[in-house]
Amino acid sequence: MADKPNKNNKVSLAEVARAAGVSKMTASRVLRSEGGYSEKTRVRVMTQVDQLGYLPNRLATVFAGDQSSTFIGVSIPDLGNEVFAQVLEAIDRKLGSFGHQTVLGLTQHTHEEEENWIRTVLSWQPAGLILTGRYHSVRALEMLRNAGIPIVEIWDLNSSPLDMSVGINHFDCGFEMGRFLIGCGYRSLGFVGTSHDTANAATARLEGFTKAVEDGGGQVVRQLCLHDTAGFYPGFYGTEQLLAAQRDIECIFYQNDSMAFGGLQYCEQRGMRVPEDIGIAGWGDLPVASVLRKRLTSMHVPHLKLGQAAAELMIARLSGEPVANTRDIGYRLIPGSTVLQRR
Amino acid sequence: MADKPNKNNKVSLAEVARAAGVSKMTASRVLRSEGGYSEKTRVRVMTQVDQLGYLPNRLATVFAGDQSSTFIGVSIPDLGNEVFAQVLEAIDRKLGSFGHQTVLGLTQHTHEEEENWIRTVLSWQPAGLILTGRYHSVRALEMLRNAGIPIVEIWDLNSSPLDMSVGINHFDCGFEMGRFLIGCGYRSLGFVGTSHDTANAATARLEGFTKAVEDGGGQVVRQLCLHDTAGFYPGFYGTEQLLAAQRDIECIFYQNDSMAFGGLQYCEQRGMRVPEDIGIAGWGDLPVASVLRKRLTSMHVPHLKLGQAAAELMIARLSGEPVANTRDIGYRLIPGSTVLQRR
DNA sequence: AAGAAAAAAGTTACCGGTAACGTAACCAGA
DNA sequence: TCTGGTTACGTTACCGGTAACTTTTTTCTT
Repeated sequence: MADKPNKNNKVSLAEVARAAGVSKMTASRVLRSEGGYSEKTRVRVMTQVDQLGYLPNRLATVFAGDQSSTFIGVSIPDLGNEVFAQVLEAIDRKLGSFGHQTVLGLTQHTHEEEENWIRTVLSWQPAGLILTGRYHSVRALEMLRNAGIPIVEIWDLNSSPLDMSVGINHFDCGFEMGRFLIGCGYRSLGFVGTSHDTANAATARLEGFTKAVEDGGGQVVRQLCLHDTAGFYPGFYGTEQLLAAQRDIECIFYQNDSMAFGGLQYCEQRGMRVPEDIGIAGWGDLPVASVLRKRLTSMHVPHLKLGQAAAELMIARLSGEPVANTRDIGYRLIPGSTVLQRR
Repeated sequence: MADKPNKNNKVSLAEVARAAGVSKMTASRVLRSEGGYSEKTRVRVMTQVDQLGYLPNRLATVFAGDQSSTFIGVSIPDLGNEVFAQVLEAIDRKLGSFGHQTVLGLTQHTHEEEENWIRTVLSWQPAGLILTGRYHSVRALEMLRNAGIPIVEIWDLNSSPLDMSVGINHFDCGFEMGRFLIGCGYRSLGFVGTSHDTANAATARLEGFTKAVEDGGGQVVRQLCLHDTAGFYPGFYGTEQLLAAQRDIECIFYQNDSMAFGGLQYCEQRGMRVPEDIGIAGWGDLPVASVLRKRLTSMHVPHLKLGQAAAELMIARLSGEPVANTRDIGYRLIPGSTVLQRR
């Protein structure tokens, strides 16, 4: 009934100080190990801290001083796509080990969601932001520029970033895959993905891929962009749709390995042999590929390294170290055995 | 050079007010649409808000009033396990739609990490917490009880929760699978998982499973708990290890479908027919199962519903609605065709 | 046109910490 | 004994909003 120290019924520094018979300031100094107090005082204060179960209110600290918070806002399109889940995990682990907290934002691949999330998260005075993608709405850009905090754009390498950028060039990456498949002798190719946005890494990959194929005298005869997440089942039914519309496709390039595996399953269940009857190429070198009998033709991208690098860049910038503002984490083609070397 | 309004170079409400020629309080009222101002004033204030790019400082708002923040701390073991990624996604979507922000904590399945994270996140005065699992360290429990905020424990249904609980009874769930496999005629069973913690839902599943098997006159002849994430490849090499140690296993129960798929691949690549030579049962009804030729024997658990329910319970509690403190989201056996009905 | 009620403001104090500065107590050295 | 320096504290003001209260202005009534 009584015993409610303050409105939130939370113990404040003032109460600890009173109980210990010192001033707020002395208690504050003890808690921050700032020095300027006797051992006897330190013990008295810490005893009360334990006894009362005092937990500092970081809101007040940040609010009071001009120090920034330890929040880092991290926006991710969705977690149904295994790639982004991995990246988020790597980011949070690294940030956490440096005493930072991740404030998550799932943007569902829309700039509108991203803008709303940015507005909200900025009002919490984060120390920095990590955003997926290089394209943002006009109002988002304005807020980001005014925020005056470090910003790392990940995934899609941006040579002239808002602040910092970590990722790869998706156009080049798609181009390399296209050239490889042309080199294998394929001329009539298909694509199955889920991006319905022109300003997007997956789209850049498709564009690079298409360029390479056309440069090599081939053609991307059909491309399918589903309104779904880039997972196993969309790969499966996407392949069905693609082949129903266009029977003469020799090889399909997928947005990622999960979709490619779905496609592989579809083909094999319909009695098509891979790679003899149709070639399959994925992207991302995802975990599912590690247990397949055939090595899936894919593109290895170091996702964990990407997340770590983004977090490291953020932390370095926050601690005032000079940092490069872009970092290309690279990729590597995995020739695999789900395509045929026809020549 | 000049033009830096305050230390953070952020526009404050006071500056907006000054620019609009009104008091801070009037500007505050306009921004909260509280009423008590004229249309002319409203326009003047909002014009300055737009012009100066004012973003409110929510830290100050929360700090000032006794209203709580809109942060919800969400702890998740890891994102390598697809199940948890799905749950997190569902939670964040739902919370976001009600204007709340997710502060993420990846505990790596350890109580120590969880405790540290709880301490930190509580210092940010969250409105509530959503924690995975029903077991917490002693000091964590103390902090949680003192926090005075809503807490939802998810995943492992806790009949006497700290506050609220959403999930399923994993022991019963494991038991049902055990009984089913006994009913199929299997007597010599194996288990492959990754949990190295006795206080854990996966362990409870294994215990329920073992109980049912033994009740039915069978035996779990070998169980393997890897120090790894519950993904595809651990399922693959875990199966290899299990079968190397114990050749006479008739059927393997896996911690989840990802691992089961890895095991399925191993068996088929070694020339074993599933289910003729060996039975395979997974858990969770994960996406990978949707593209396989054979329906994987598994247990469907509505993960998205779990996350949504947790978020809904939290929001209902925060808005003062009376809510049930436990919610069983249920599960459903999928007989599948990767086990043999021997009788 | 005077007075009362309603509307539209402004003032003050406060949330929980911390920076900056002030002061008392103690000790050393000349 | 006095000065000067150090150590160990205490005081005050402030961060950016908002609740609660007060004052001014407008509107309406008779």
